[in-house]
Amino acid sequence: MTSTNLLDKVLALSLLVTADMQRFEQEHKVTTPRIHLLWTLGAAGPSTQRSLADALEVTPRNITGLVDGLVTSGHVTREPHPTDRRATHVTLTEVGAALVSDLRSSHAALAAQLFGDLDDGRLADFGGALDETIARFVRLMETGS
Amino acid sequence: MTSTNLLDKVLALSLLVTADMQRFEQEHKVTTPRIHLLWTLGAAGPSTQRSLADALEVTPRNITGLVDGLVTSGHVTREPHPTDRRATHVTLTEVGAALVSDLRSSHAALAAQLFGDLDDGRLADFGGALDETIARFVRLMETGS
DNA sequence: TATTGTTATACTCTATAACTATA
DNA sequence: TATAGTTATAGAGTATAACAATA
Repeated sequence: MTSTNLLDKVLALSLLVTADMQRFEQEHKVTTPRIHLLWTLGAAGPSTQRSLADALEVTPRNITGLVDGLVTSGHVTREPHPTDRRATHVTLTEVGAALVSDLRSSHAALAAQLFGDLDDGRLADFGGALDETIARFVRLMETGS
Repeated sequence: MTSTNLLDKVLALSLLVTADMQRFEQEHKVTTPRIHLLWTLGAAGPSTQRSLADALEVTPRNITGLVDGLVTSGHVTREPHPTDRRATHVTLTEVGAALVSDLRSSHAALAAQLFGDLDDGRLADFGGALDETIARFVRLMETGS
């Protein structure tokens, strides 16, 4: 067992997580960037496109396109901003809110299926290993080593 | 520490891994799908576009586009297939082979920076935790539970 | 002057369908 | 008849730059 083996395991796990996300997206016929926008909206409430651009780290132009698509699919609406007539309030519809709710349930169900049978000690062991790996990654990416 | 907390940690780690990949791609001005193709080519040697389509799980049409881009950027060439005149042998150039080699080095360097200081016991602990998480994921995705 | 969001333009990834050349 | 790869067409995500309306 080498450090490279360990990194390969991390990558393998990352691929599995991604694959599981894609399953949800295909079932609900929504793309990854749009899910990301809906999720952000679910956490923050009605938001300007500018604030969504900052949150998703994409350009405002890109948000225009994502919101266009989500308006067409019935997940969000553009409402007038209460105080700033330049801005719009992107708002979840019932359909959009239901999808976010589904996403939360699905996440909790996956967690229960994966780890629900573990006792507290095992949970703590796994969590500790992941915490330390995450901390190492963050340190490396922030400081360069 | 709940099962949902643990899944959140897995997701957080997955995001960090992805972010690190993107750093490499931006440095080398190559996109994720093209890196994937180059990596496959590095492992398999000169390949037909058909076999690349199977390996990357995309359509043959898509491979045409990726190879077009990589020919333009000088990372691969299209060579005649030795025995089948319908097919082409996509082949790494020196530049392409150097990039794959960089990717391997970068991967090993990241592993060393992240985990190089761990003793065998810690490596085994981390690996065991990841192995079990991976095994649970795989079982879940294959059998539905 | 600065900010919000849009139109204009362009590139990449992705897909399906129809077609050519070859097997 | 089947296979390898292309052209044709389309949609989604991404970016920069120029612009209109509003602050």
